[in-house]
Amino acid sequence: MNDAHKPQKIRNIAELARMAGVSAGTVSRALANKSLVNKETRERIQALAREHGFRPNQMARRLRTQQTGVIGVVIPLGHERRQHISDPFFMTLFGYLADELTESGHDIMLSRVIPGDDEWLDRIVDSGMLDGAFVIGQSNQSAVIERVAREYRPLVVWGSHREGQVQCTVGVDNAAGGRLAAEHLLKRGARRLAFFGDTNGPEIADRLHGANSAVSAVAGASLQPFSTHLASDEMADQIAGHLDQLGKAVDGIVCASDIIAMTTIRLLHERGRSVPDEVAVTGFDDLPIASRMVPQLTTVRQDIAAGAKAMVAALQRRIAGEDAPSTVMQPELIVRESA
Amino acid sequence: MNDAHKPQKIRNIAELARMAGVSAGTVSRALANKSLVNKETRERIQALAREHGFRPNQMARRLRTQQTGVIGVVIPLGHERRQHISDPFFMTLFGYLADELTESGHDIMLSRVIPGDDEWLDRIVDSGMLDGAFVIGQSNQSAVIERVAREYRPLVVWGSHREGQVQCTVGVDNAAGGRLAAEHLLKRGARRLAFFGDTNGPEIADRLHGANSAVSAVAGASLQPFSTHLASDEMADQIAGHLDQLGKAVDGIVCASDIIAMTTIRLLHERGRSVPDEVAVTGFDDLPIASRMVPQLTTVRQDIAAGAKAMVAALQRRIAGEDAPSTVMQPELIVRESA
DNA sequence: AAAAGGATTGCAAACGATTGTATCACAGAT
DNA sequence: ATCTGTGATACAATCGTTTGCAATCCTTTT
Repeated sequence: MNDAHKPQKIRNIAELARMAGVSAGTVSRALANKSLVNKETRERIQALAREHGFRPNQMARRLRTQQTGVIGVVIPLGHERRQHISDPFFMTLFGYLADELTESGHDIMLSRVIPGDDEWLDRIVDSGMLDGAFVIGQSNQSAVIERVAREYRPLVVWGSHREGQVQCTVGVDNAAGGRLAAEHLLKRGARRLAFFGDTNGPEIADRLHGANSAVSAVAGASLQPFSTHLASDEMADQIAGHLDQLGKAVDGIVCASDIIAMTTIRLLHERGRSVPDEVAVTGFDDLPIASRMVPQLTTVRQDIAAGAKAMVAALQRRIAGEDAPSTVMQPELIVRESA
Repeated sequence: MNDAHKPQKIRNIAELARMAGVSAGTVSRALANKSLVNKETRERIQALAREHGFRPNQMARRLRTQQTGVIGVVIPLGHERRQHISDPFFMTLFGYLADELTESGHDIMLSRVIPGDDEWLDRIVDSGMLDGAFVIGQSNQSAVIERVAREYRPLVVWGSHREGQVQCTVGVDNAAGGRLAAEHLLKRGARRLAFFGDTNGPEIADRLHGANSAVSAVAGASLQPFSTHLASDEMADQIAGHLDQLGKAVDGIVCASDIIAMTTIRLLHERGRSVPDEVAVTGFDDLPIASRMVPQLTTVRQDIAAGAKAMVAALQRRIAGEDAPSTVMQPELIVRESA
């Protein structure tokens, strides 16, 4: 590293200004490519900046302009403590959100969430770091979200829409989705159904509710719910427990997510029970993996990409001060091999 | 909303100070819970702040203190344009990183990456918004990363370590991993091997290289590489093309990722070829799904959780100004059902 | 009673940009 | 020769904190 040309580091606009023999304001305008400053000086300054690898400090810029270009993404942990954030569904939705936001020139911040605290969302929203925020999944925190949404406009939530709620949600009609899955199993002839999922949050509760409504319309059909966590470590053990408890007393399983369905199918396989012949299994989400596994998963599709698009569109309108209503998307049953 | 008690919004520390009858400095110290200010006033101010839902502006605080508490995470898109960011491996690693960083009180920013531009990393690193940054995957951008790493210390990269490189990488020994996979297939009796993966980046190139070295040690064995993109849409078609081209002329496939392996297995299944009896298939990564699919995937394990831990540890040392060397983890062959 | 010392608090200077307004030079018009 | 208009730049206020230093008050010691 004996580079004689090595340009010294420039720390701020003022230094660059001194170097260029102009004032700081001029440099600022030059770097912003404002036509106010003479084309020649403008280019001279830009060249100088490039040469020294100088880029204006974003923190200062954002403080001054009062806008950050950053969108927060929050995943409430709620009851589930660990591992939640690596959940494939969240990560997939997050990925699409990231793609969309990146497209529109925003940065994304995944914020620290301290569980067991009622102010987690306030803290994020009032941090002064964000132009707006997404909440992915309501978990059991609907009340907190609702309270914050009353005051803070640029907030969009992935989850269930309930009558009269203030928060702007984007999500699928979970009850309809649950109904679709159960109806399909019933149509195949299944009568002794089980539901695997954690019904503490409104979304999965709605799915169970929908499934129940389908089952109760058919004489002689029953549906037994089993609480099943999302966290991957415990999930397999829990499901194994459920299956052993059920034995042969089940011929159809409505799973609250593709991940649960995937694990369930594998465990059934290990127990020598064939899918879908002896037990039919449905998933929920239609993650990319659903179509890649063997047997391919019959599942209720949420169009995650479209959901992400809708969330970003709604947020942008809300940032601009307009109003944006909730979006309820219709789920679609994708029939493949597992049911 | 006819709340007479409705506390008016406080915009900044000065307003709160006026309200409390003290100076701004005192409020600042009180909110930071500094013992310098009298316990009573401190609590009075804190109560006042809580009541009005006031929280100091982070942008200003960060500008003043010159530290952000934010770590950037960058995924270079390199050649692949779309969808890359939702890739399950990146998302899984990202999830673990997020867990780790959250644990240590940092926020995470996923930054905008404009492909086809040599300054993407400079822009992120010089933005003045970050205390440090991760790059996930080198793609074909090793040169850019290397250049930046020379100047910018708090940078840690997930990827391959090469002799004499400046950048601090954390990653698995990819050549060893490729060798493990190929050796296992050979030991099972396979002789006509194929490799599915995109070798433009150093990581997958190393995997192919390792596999090659194993194959060339066995007389009568051959390995044919096929370029296979990671982007999920095209991948299936590409692989289908490869399989049709190969026909029966293959009895073992080394896949560069679990996702590729998963898709390959499904497509083999569709073509009526049994796995592992007719064709044995290995994956790479050992994502959570690898153990949940049918057949369970034989794969080369990268300990992603440990990798994330190592990355965070290295970054923290570098932020503190110390030096931190690269970490090369040993891959482990996980033998399950697919090979 | 004066001085010393500790505990609190206020003052004001940063941090590094953006931007409205003032200034200046120079051209052309009167 | 003076005035006006325009293009280019300088000046200075501002965003909302944090923090070193000075100032104040109250006790306690000599």
